[in-house]
Amino acid sequence: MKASQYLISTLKEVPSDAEVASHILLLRAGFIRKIASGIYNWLPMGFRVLKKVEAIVREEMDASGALEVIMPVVQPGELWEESGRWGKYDEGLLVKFNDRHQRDFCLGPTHEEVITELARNELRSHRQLPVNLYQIQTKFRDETRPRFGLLRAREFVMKDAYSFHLDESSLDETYQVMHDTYSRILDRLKLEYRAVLADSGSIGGNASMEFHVLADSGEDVIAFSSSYAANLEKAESIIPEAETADPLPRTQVDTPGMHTINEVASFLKVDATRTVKTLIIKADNEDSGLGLVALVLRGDHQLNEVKAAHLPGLSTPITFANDAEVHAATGADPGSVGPVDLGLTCYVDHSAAALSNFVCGANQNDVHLTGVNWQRDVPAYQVADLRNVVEGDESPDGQGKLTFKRGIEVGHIFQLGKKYSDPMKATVLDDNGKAVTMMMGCYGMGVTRLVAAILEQYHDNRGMVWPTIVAPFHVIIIPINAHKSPEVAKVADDLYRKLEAAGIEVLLDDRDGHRPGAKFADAELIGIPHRLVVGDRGLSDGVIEYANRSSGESEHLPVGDVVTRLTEWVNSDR
RNA sequence: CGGGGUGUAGCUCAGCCUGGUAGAGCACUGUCUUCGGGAGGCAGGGGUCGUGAGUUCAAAUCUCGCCAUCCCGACCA
Repeated sequence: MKASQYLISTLKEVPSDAEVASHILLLRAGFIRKIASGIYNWLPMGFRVLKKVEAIVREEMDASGALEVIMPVVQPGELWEESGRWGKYDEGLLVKFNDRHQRDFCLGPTHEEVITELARNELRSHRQLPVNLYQIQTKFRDETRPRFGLLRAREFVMKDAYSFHLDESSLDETYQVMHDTYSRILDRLKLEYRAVLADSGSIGGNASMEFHVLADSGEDVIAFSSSYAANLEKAESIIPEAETADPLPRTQVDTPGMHTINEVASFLKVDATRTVKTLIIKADNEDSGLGLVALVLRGDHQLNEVKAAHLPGLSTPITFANDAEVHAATGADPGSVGPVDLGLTCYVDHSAAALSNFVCGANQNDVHLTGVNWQRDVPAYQVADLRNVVEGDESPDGQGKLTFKRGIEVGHIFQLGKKYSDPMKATVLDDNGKAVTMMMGCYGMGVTRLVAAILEQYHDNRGMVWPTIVAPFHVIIIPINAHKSPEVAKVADDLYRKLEAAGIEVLLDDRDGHRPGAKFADAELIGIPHRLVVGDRGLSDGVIEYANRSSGESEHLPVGDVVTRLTEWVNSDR
């Protein structure tokens, strides 16, 4: 490709609405342009990369035995009524509209309903199973907060696969195949990543793992030890040994103006780990004790809302009671609430439940209790895992301690079971001629998100540094003063033709009106792995200057060796 | 959806506090010089100052509403 005939839309300045590296670089290098919040155009240079990422995903999915289909972006509301998600799926995310006949439709945020409809019509016999169908499609989710460019867009490209099975063991098998396939895709993209245990969220189901590309800009925190890795929202806390200190008498103390754990702890000169905090949460119905429940955590711990949402009787998403409701239920304002004589259903985190002689609010403003003990002072309560693990916690599998890293979720695999096949009556006949509801698995991978995730790991202060396998071009040729030197023009053009003939993707920067400095800067910004500079200087010695974008190293190559060497380098790397 | 910030030329921003003929750099067009790390001169084109009200003789500037957009929190590939 000749640059003079291509669209290179680089920006010298950083667009004001971008903060993370991938977003800034995608805009500056002219890969994408925003058309509305979370909605982007892809320019030619960016589209080349997107297509390459897509191709790798497709190759590995095909190799796994999955079959590619394409489903519509627009989906009938009826199907969502059938699965029960029309009114239940996060209202904000689902964009609904009517056609001219006033029938309900939505823009597909995901395709479980459509695929299940497809499967129940096409799959009739157990002999057709298992089958794994996938597509690479544009999704639309009206995210509450699109951000970071491609990392959280509203319109994005996703690879989603759905598998159908007669029984659980078959589902397990495909689930494992998808796990391996995802690992292969991320390996080929040269990404540093982790597969972690995950909560299955609103899509539902049993087993579930996320694939995270490690990056400081990641929105998720993952907790891991040598042999365990989980999303923070899923990571289990270990159950500590109960303390066995002799119970002290329960004592009421005045704590004027002390509301936060830190204030109370330093006022009473105790460690925050000796205190307990009590959060008042709305229940999912009004008849359980004023419609509220209490969650009790050790003072230094944080509530894990995902874990809490799994408790029976709580509103989801978790909603905190407001100050007036707290006061009405406990007789005190938040900050002075505690589990003693509370009169609400009380869930206590393991770590808080292990304490003895602890400090808590007295349900009376500006008063706390010390020497509080479970059983004696709080006879009725239930113990559960409610908190976020913290760095240094024992790993739940007993192997070492947990450390944290941030990750970008690029893939998520689920075992759905019969969550959709059951309400939508997707059955096949088994070998006894009996109708059996199919088991389903579902496997998502964010393709556009992957493009950004790669950039988060592959950039430097000059711009993008693409791994060869997804680079928009493999080689860029920059002729110096070609307008003056017929020799330079001829050699550059000759190399260009020969490299193309060798199957290398070459960009020849033959743009008039751009001086060498500008071309160098563009080449580095766009992140083309190999750069050849053709100038009189080198030609007089019979060499071409070569520079590697990733290592920054350069060397002189004899003109005659260039095609062989480049072909070798590029092919060994893709 | 809660909290905060920002809307002036294609991009980055100044002007607003203290109301009085809309600016700079980059980009773009023409032209000359230049050509190994984002060149320089000359001549140009381009903005109903997000939007709607209000105050005023007069509003980019002051007031209120709305919209858009970005950032921090709850959701997801």
